[in-house]
Amino acid sequence: MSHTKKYTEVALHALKEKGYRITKPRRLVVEMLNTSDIALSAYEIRDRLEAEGEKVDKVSIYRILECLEENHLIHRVLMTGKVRKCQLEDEDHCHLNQADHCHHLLICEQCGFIEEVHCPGMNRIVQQVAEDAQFTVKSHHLEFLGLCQKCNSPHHKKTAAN
Amino acid sequence: MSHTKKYTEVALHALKEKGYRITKPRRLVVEMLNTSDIALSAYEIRDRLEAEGEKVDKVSIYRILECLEENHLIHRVLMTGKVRKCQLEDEDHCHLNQADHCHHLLICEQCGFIEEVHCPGMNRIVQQVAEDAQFTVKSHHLEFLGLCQKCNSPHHKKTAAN
DNA sequence: TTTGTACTGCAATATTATTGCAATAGTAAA
DNA sequence: TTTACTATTGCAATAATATTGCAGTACAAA
Ligand SMILES: [Mn+2]
Ligand SMILES: [Mn+2]
Ligand SMILES: [Zn+2]
Ligand SMILES: [Zn+2]
Repeated sequence: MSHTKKYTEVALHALKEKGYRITKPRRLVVEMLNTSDIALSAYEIRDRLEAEGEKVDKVSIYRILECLEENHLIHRVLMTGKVRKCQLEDEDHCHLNQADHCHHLLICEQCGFIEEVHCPGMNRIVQQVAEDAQFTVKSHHLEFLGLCQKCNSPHHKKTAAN
Repeated sequence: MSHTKKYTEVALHALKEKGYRITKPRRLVVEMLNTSDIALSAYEIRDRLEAEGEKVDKVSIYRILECLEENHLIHRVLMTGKVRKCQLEDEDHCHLNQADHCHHLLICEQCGFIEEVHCPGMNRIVQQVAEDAQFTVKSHHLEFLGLCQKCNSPHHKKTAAN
């Protein structure tokens, strides 16, 4: 849940250790995320800072978020976003007549090829997680990023996706 | 991988069964997705159709995708999109000094609260999936959507997220 | 303090998504 | 077939999100 106040310092210090500078905009963004109970978009961060009388340009916020993400200090929340890349459901394990609509995708970061897979162990994980966290799970989404068989083979040259 | 040509008809027929009309724009979008090896954005679909001499307005494409998604005929690919909602890494299982940066999130669709969880069984699933599909997994991202303990309780009134 | 440069802010532009409303075209019934 | 109903589309306007180049600023080390 809520982070300790010191966590801002821990995060900023982690950046400094890696050679980054501790700047006022970076401090403000980390503090803002540290304070918030919910995930925030770049513009939400900017607006909230502005409401506190602090002005940080949106471009800077984008660059700061990128930096924080690269250094594993923040993560993105995907399911609640709105940009969409769509694909037909897999014909084989077609969802048409199923009650559960699970989406487990293997995504090749090289050629963009996407394969839908079954994850037999997921049901158990869902139940476990729900029980541990007292959380009612309505749906889930799992994606793997990596290299498909083709792109993995050493003799395969780069593809211009599709 | 590639879908059969008839799959377009199967999908459109499934819509009709539910009372939707089979229109030319809907047919074109489904055919386009059916043809493509990779996931496409709304604008990519429009541009590709236009290159084939077919004109479908972007707004229509958005509405068609929404319809297809609601009826489980397509799914979204999330990891390759760019809209971002960000959150600080959890302080407890902090990623700072870890080699693996897993992101397993419980997201409350009511209040927006997000909890990061460990999924002990995931490693096995990753290995299994990678082996079955001959896929090199570099990272993965798992999200659960549902209700947190608070929002789940009957006496809890709706929250205006944060 | 001084100095090098990492970083920020601004301006311009690109990409992605939504809303209201009038016109169109699928569908079922006549 | 034709008619009539209305689901669906297209257009126009606007909102929301993201990226690029460059000049100026401020952080951090000497
Ligand atoms: Mn699916
Ligand atoms: Mn995480
Ligand atoms: Zn590939
Ligand atoms: Zn909640």
